[in-house]
Amino acid sequence: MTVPCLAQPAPAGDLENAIDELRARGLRLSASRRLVLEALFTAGRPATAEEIASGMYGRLPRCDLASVYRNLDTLEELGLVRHMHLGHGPGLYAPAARDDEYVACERCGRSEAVSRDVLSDVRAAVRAAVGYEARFNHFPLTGLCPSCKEKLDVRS
Amino acid sequence: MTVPCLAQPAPAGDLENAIDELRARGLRLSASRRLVLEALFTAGRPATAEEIASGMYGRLPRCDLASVYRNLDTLEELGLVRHMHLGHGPGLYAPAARDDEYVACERCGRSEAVSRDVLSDVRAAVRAAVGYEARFNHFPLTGLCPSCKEKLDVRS
DNA sequence: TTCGATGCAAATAGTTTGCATTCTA
DNA sequence: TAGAATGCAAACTATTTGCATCGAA
Repeated sequence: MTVPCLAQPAPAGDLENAIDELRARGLRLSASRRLVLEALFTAGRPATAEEIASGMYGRLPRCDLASVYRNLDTLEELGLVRHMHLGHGPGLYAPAARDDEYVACERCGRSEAVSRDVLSDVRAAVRAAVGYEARFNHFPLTGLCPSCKEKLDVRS
Repeated sequence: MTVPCLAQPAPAGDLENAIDELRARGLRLSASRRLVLEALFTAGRPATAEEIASGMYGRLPRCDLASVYRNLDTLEELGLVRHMHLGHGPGLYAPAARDDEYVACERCGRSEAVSRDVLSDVRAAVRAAVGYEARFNHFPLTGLCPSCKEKLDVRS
């Protein structure tokens, strides 16, 4: 599982805003909860629960994996965080503010983030074909990336 | 996880063809391997490994779950079977001949099979937008189904 | 009679839950 | 100081693997 490339670290104020929001809802800011937020808001890319719990490759203190999952759940309920499943492997978590969508290659496993408007014609085609409102921010749009497509010389 | 609705039991000859193919490749037809094939070719819808191992709700004898997974792998390598992931939950297996694609609703969890040509405009739009060759037979096209979309009165 | 396939048990990955303890508000 | 949140251990779901035994060709 490769990681999407478009995302960047959240603006500095976003972490503070998230903390305010948390307090406004009557929730406490514990050490591990702050850690989860810091990890997500400074990562610049979606992260796994395991990465967060193990300290983001030395950048942050480590903390318990179960607490990380519990906090991710809580923060997602508050609308501060969201998660996605890009192929097999563990779920990935990111600040909710980034509403990028994802495209993933089934063959090489790579995935990339694209901003929502890039796929508006796709959404329109889906609406016309099956009446669904397509969303690619939780599960990606899957297929063969241009390079794998070429290698396989695929039927269109 | 609801199950797609378009698929029907495979034509009667298909099971025999699969068995012939298996023998032609030098593989043996053991009791549990036959069972896996029978389960898939008569189910009329994608089935989980667990459903197959536990005897398809009484319709067939039960057999070991590990053997089922091993056989599904083998049969998939032979190109006789394929599997898909429609949302969370266990993988689903079906005869490879059915190359339907899938559309799944993120909100209500329901998924449906659609034949490949229904989504050709969608594939074209994806090609134009991101250069990928979209495929929805392993991971589904996800979004909100018409009924959930209406309930949420969603931004398009 | 061989070696492919099995059944059982144990391991694995990802995630969730129970519970006594800690610490924020 | 109440009760929210923690850390640790155990449970859980989906899947894979090791290994001695069995059975199809």
